[in-house]
Amino acid sequence: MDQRHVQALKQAGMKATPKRLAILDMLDGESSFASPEELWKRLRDRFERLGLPTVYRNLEELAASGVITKVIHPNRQLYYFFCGNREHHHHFVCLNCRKVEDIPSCGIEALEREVSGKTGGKVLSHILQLNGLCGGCLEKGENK
Amino acid sequence: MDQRHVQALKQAGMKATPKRLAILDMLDGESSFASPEELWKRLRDRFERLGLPTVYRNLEELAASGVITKVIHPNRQLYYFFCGNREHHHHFVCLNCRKVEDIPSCGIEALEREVSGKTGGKVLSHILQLNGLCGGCLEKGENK
DNA sequence: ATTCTAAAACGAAATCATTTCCATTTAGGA
DNA sequence: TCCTAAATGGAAATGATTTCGTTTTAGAAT
Repeated sequence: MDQRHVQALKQAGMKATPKRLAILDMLDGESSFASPEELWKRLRDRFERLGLPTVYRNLEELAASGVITKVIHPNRQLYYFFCGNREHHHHFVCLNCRKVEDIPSCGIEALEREVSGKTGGKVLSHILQLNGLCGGCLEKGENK
Repeated sequence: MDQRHVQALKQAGMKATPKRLAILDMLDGESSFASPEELWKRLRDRFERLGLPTVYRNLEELAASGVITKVIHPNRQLYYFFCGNREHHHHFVCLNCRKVEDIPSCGIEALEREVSGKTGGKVLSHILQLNGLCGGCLEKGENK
């Protein structure tokens, strides 16, 4: 039982249930970037009973309280991952192994200036995600 | 019948059917940014019979051949819009009136350098969308 | 103008990710 | 140990999107 995760849940005002911790462990470990169904399939063996709605619910709650991060993939499915970085940043996702790297700067300030100069508008939110192949997968030639 | 649109369809190797043209007209006019269902509802009156699957199919085909552009909204629904700009660029979408502005630069080159320097990885694609309020809506105080 | 054929459209039904509902179980403070 | 709000199960609902087999149509060829 990873105390860091218990701690994170406490801070978020959520009970540290075994299933929640298992989900966090999964996201903080091997399955760093996964869809609700993928996580469910991988966790089913560990629990006699584990409903898919529970996984959805927990992922959504964890994302809402900022413990994990949610992204919308181009295929329109939801994916979640654990990310301890509390600063504003974005992510580079390896299309092969799904490893996620933080991208601290996003140059959004320049774009905001461009928008306000061009249309007088105001940027309230933005979506930025980089997809590609990480160094490891490039070396191995794994271009799945 | 807008000849520009007929032309665009021809170039894409698609037949210029009345329904397709109506969809394009809609996207190039009043409903510049709309979901499949919204377009369907607005076009139903003009045609005795118009199936929702037809709207979906056409939007997908038009997007595939680059005549229109598809984006995933934060609410996870699909939206499409007409965009004549053939250069690489991104979009600023007004959350109130849904007007779409092109953002020619996206600063992706700097981020690509960052990724390759940090992890040795390679960026293959990226998603960037700015959401906010356009100048007009800001003035009118329409912060729906 | 008529014929012909591949492309387009129909609409009902299927699909499939996600959510809801409500009865049951459980974490963790009292 | 008890208690209560929070968490979970599982079946069923939801709702966007797609599939299927059939019918219609655009537009090239005659």
